[in-house]
Amino acid sequence: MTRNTRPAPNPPHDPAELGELERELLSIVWNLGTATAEQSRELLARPLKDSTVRTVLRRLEEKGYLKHSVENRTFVYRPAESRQRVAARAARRIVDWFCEGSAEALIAGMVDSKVLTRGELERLARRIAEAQASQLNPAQTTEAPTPKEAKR
Amino acid sequence: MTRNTRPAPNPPHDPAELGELERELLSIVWNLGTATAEQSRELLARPLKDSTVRTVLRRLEEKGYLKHSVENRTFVYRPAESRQRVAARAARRIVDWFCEGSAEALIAGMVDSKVLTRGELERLARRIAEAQASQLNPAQTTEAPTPKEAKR
DNA sequence: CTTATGTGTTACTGTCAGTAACACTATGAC
DNA sequence: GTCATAGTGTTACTGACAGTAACACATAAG
Repeated sequence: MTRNTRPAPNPPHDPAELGELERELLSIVWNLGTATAEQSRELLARPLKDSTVRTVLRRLEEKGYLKHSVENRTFVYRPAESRQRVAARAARRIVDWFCEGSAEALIAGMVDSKVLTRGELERLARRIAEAQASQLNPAQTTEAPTPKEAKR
Repeated sequence: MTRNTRPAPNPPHDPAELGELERELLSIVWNLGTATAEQSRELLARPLKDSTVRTVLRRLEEKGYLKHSVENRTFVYRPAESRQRVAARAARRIVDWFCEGSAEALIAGMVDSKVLTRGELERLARRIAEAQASQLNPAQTTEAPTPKEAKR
């Protein structure tokens, strides 16, 4: 199989520093699971030149979010990291920046600010506790049931 | 009392877009509770000109993170928003960007990525549930017991 | 051979944080 | 009254980086 992926880079990039278009494209690839520049371009709200899209996809790869392989001389991009991992990395930064390292403080703040309801939090805690109990082996506790679907 | 605060601005600023120095200074003001430009400057790791510090503090005020009053012709800055609220806003962005709006997904991802342990999550859920039970009136559920202290 | 289709390379532009200089003002010391 | 000090207001340069794209090059297909 064509594993031509450009060398994945440096230290993990901070997701908070992604631009809007970068996020949009990343999201598209996450949704599709696999995408060419052209496919991605078609799913964008704004009409952009294909060279634009390709540039951004390349940058996303340089930053470590995507990898690509070549399928009949066409770049096929796919996520290098799951949404959740990226989200967790971003959350980690927030915790470091604004919560003095305490993830609990962040979540408490989310509850206070109604970003998260108590109910959701409890439900989540229960769900995770159960998952922990039923299988102490790493059969991933989560992952949304949404397998694939183009957003918008 | 001198309430000369410059008009608080526009739509809430995205904390993810704060620069490093901005974050450092904001953190200093949070830690001190109240701070002049000079005080802040002294607490910075790097030696910076006071005009630099003042510029950044002013920008932080423009962005809505700080407000100031004038005390004997000196600007005294103080937080316009608590750490937790800002953190929660930042988390909200992450949820919107990477978790399709589901805060639960974010937290689940944090647990999977070890940003947060199951134990912490449970402890937190219990603590919040208790707080909810004991007082349904808004006597703020959280807030770290750290009252005040200069960091580093 | 020519045409699509897709890649590689290069670059302009605007925005913004980091950084600071400089001019101005009022207050306290003499 | 003048002068120095401490603080503010204003303005600006710089580098980094995202958004955006043009253009040149290669190759499979007809």
